[in-house]
Amino acid sequence: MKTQPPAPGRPLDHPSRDQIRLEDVLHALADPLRLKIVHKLAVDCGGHACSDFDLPVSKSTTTHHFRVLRESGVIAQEYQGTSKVSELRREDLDALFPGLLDSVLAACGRRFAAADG
Amino acid sequence: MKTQPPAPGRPLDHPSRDQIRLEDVLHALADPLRLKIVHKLAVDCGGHACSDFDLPVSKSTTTHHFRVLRESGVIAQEYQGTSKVSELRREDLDALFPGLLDSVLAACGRRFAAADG
DNA sequence: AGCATACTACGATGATTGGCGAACTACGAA
DNA sequence: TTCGTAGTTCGCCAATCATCGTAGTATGCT
Repeated sequence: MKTQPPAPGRPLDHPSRDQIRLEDVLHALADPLRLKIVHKLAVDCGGHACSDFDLPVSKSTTTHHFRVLRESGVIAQEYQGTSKVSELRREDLDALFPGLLDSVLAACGRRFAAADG
Repeated sequence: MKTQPPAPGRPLDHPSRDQIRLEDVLHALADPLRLKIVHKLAVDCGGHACSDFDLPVSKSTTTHHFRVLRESGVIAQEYQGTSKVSELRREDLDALFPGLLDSVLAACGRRFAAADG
């Protein structure tokens, strides 16, 4: 029994632009691991599967962090085959909080400078 | 016997500029109450005693939030008589994370627009 | 169909957080 | 010295968080 939904794979709920709250975004960014994910999504732009990231935690923890990022509105995710591709919601974030993402990325760019790819 | 130190009252430890970490700052800002405090310190600049803020929590909780802000490097505090005066560490934050504070303040400025003084 | 890959869901757990009240300290005024 | 104001410290509690492992689902390949 198939329901053939519009997007490939199961649907994922994202907050709409006006549902994104500053505190949630700040909270999502206030974690080294998530900061690392966001940084990679920013510098190495385009979509990335969760498994593209070399995170020092288990798969279930990885899922958790990606969900926090998605539910706060920082990233958008979409299923593509067996993987789930994530990308930064740059436009939305820049529209809502101009300069925020840039300043955070600049700051963590200095920290992650040569640490990862 | 006075030693007339630069700062009156008991000493309070603050992180030095290079000890301030992005995650800590983001975490400190990721709370509505603390955001409100920071916003007031920004728009109504100069120092403010903790009791200057009309916070819907108890004194001990207030102490807690101010400590989080101070220990993360977002504010500086100094005793003046019986009260403790807080102010934003604008210079340090702007130097470390250019644009971060401005973007956060701009965003919460919209939210607190007419809500408080 | 069978199997591998990629991610999810579900507890469980230990740490942190945000909140409180009560008792305490520091300072300034009476 | 006594009192009031301002803030601190200390449990304590409920909620959230980051983490895990195990079991499960969806997809794609053979």
